[in-house]
Amino acid sequence: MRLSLAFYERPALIVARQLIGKTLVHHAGGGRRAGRIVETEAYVGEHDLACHASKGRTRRTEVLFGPPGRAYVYFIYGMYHCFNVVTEAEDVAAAVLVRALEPVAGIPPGQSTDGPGKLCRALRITLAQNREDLCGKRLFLEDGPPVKGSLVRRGPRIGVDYAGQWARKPYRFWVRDNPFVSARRFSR
DNA sequence: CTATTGATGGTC
DNA sequence: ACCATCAATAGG
Repeated sequence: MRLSLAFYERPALIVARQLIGKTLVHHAGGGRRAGRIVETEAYVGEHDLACHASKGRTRRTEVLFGPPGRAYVYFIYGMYHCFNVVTEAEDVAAAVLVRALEPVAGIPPGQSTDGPGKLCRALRITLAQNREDLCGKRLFLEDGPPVKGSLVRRGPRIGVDYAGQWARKPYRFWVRDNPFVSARRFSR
């Protein structure tokens, strides 16, 4: 069952935790590509120095300030894309980065999904999907069996050392011992 | 196993 | 100039 607007219209930390175990689905090029979410990170608002919205309202971050349930896709390091879900009410610029998937459908064997750049490549998510409505038919999330709390671990976000004390907050969630989680050395 | 570096382009 | 990444490489 597809997740509805009400799911996204909550604090990013709640959505990040609840997204663990859900399935991300993208219909592209005539194929259905899907993966089970096993790692996420919350970016909680303008005051969060690791959140892109802390730079203010720009063309790139505008979507974060918009309504929840939209995709925020950005291009990074000249060659990768990262996929986020916009959360919270309009004008609250929070989002959840999806960092790793367990392949479910339409992903060739051997293609990795253990990292935000890699999962976008595998699901064919690019800037063309930026701002896409996740309650639509092309790109959306589906419910799945709940993942027990004892199986979900929490720790600091990856790659945000520039954000001072915000870099150390435990805003990253992952499934314990799951082989598809990124940054294995930080994921036990 | 850890540490370092280069690829490559949108954004401000 | 900076960057919410990744793969390749060198070294212990």
